[in-house]
Amino acid sequence: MKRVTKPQNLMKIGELAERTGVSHRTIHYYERLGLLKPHEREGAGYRYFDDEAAQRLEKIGALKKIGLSLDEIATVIDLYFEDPTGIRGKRRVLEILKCQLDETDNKLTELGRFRSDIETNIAKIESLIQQSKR
Amino acid sequence: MKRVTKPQNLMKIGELAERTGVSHRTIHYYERLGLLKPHEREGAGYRYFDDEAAQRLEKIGALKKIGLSLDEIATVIDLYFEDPTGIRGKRRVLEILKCQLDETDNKLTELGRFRSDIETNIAKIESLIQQSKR
DNA sequence: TCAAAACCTACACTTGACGTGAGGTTTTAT
DNA sequence: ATAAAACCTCACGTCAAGTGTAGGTTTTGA
Repeated sequence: MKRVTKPQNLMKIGELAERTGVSHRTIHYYERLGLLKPHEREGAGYRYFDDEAAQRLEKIGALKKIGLSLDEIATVIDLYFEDPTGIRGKRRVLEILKCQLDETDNKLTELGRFRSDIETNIAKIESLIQQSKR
Repeated sequence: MKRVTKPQNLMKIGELAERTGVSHRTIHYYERLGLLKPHEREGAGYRYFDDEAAQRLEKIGALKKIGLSLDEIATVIDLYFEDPTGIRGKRRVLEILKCQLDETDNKLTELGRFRSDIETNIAKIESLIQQSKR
């Protein structure tokens, strides 16, 4: 029988680490930076995480890969998981987002340029290799 | 009268730094990593750079912005400035380039996703601000 | 001509993003 | 009931990418 309303699939740090491939060290670190907020348990002081924590870690990884610093991630990560109705300082957040949109567009342009440079270079080198073969 | 064949517009580190906005400390650092090769002068041991050095610094900046490490940049920067005929280890370089092409495509996808997430969030927050205004 | 500005080397410090290890408590499996 | 496994905090270590500082030489411009 599954509880539909709130799964509350709580896990300890070890399981979260294994499931996400993020080391428990790193999870501790992210918590200190405010990227992750486990529900702490009274008893032993162990951290308990829900599924959202795993999703957060995934998202953090994706954002890191595209070049955001952990600090920058901290400013937007909640948008993915919190009801935006509750966000305080909406104007400020809006500004940040607009900056990020611009930056992202720049990165996209630059990355596209880089991509075609790589293709050009691959073609060049491949033809050189061909030539040297005969 | 302009010399067409070889401008050889040599400058010292200070000018290069000023022209590119990269500090002289950083230029020294990049040189140690092999990203830049000034023609050293016999006399006082001062470094002298040509215009290519400035272009290299631009390119390095662009590549950094899209998430390459200085080490990675070192493996490709010469492709932009050297005649590829002279590149040694063509096969190896080719492999690296192909990996980078894949990675770049992944980044492009991820970055596109991020971009549309930002747009969605901007729209959400904007409508919230509108609502709270009336 | 001589002091300030620019350059040199070399080493230490900083910051971001983790990792390691010690020393101790709590769970869990036998 | 007890040892191994998992957890905790705390403090130091590491690597990348620089920045800062010291102590000395060379250029340059008033």
